[in-house]
Amino acid sequence: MKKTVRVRFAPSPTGALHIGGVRTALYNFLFARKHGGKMLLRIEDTDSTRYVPGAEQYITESLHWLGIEIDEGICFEAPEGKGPLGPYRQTLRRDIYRKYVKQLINSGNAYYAFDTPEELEAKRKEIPNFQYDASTRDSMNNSLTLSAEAVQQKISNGEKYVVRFKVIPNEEIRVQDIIRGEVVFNSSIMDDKVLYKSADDLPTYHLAHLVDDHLMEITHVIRGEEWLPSVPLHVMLYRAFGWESPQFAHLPLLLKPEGNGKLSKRDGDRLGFPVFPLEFHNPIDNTVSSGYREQGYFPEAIINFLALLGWHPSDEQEIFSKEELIQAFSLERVSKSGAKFDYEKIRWFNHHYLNEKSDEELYQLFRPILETKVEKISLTKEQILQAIALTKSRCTFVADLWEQTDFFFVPPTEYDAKSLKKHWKEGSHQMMVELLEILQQSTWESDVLNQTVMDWIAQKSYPMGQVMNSFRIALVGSARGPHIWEITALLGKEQTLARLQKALKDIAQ
RNA sequence: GGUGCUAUCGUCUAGGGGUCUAGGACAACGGCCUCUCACGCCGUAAACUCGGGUUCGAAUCCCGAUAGCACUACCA
Repeated sequence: MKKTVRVRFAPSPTGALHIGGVRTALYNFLFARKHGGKMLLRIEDTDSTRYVPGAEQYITESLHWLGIEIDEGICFEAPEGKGPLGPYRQTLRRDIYRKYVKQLINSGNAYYAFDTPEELEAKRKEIPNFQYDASTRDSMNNSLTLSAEAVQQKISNGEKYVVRFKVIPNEEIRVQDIIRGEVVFNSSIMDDKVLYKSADDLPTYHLAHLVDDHLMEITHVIRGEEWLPSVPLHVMLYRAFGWESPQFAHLPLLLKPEGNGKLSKRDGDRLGFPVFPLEFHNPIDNTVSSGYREQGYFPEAIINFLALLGWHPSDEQEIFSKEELIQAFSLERVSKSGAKFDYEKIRWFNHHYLNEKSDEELYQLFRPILETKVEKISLTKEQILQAIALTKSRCTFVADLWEQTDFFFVPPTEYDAKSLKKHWKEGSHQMMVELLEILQQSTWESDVLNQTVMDWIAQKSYPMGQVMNSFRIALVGSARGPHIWEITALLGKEQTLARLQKALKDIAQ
């Protein structure tokens, strides 16, 4: 029988969740759902020096907002974790790690090392490519070179030590990666990695994540490519424990939009787009990082965009709902090469999803923005819905609705010089005087208005562009906006005439 | 330096020996629509890193070079 798929996303609470991390979480989630498996979230907080308060809540809130659902472990709904294989926060699992480290030492796969960080640093300075491994460990200060009594003595004296993995040199380590195929390493390139740190009495990532993955019955490890070089170590550790190794899939990295290298926080600041899902206030360095949510991006847009950054189904579909993504997703179709982060495209997705929303939904999102712009909203909800329907196709963000509809709420106080120069020409004033009279006498149905005005223009042989644009400038303040009779319909007769009269007074003839 | 990974339009990608005069999307540009600005629609331009092999035939398979990236901590 096939084992139930169980995958995990295991971030460190060292700051805001990077967009690359979001994609890793997404792929894990899609894979889990696709195979009817479970998605876990585990907090890897074994680096006490880099811990940032609030980061963990930030992570769970981000995933929750994006719709990446967690079945087991730490999540938005269960901050302390849910599920039978917890705890899901590594600092709560100290005793578990101690037990397994002990097991490794007893089986001869690991050893105590007493070399201080200063001694190691000196060694690295002295010997250019120094590596703590089979070729050097015999000359170091560890339980392999010391007598059992000496080791015991040091430990009971409270001397600081780390536990290192004893790498067997010159072994060929073959790993089958779902995305990359077979990858071969020679064990001699690995150093005797520290498994247990003396500094904070906690295991390192290598030991902790592996013990947890095993205990939490993880079947597939889907993570960033930066972990590929340490896979042989992990394979050797699984062997040392006598455990079956999960399947690996190493995802390509997210690269800077321009130039080279991994996408970093600074790129976002520099190029003006967020690299974090939510705004984050870092209490350690008091910095604020902007977030996609606050900038007006929709979760659907981010998910759709991220899914296609490094993965693609075989057909030419671009727009995917979450359900469609789950349906179509497969690790085999994840590309091998890194992807530059194209922030123009995520804007396009946002525009698309904005236009898929109903006017009512957009109204709910727009209303709070509107309230910050005008003291008293002069339009009814029905009218605002109309204004939204008229202009949403031009918007990428909900906030753009204001720039597109502002003139409905606030009459123009000044008139755009460029528009005036182009359209308010010789005769405009006189034409508007005549138009005002016609409008005053007309009923207010758009087709009637249109017909009446068109007849008048034809009869007088006026240039239509000049008439309509001069009129538009009087109502809007510049040459922009929806169709003119849509504007007059929304403004109403009284307001339209008032604006036209004001323009006749304010604009020089 | 060492080890590993990667290499198709500016960007994300399709392609997996002949159907490739290389497809789609974003961006760019042009046109249409039109009272304006947009949206939309239509179109244009734009790529197989290089060199060797294998083969009747290579973007596709192999080797090498080059380039990019990652890792090389008592960080994850």
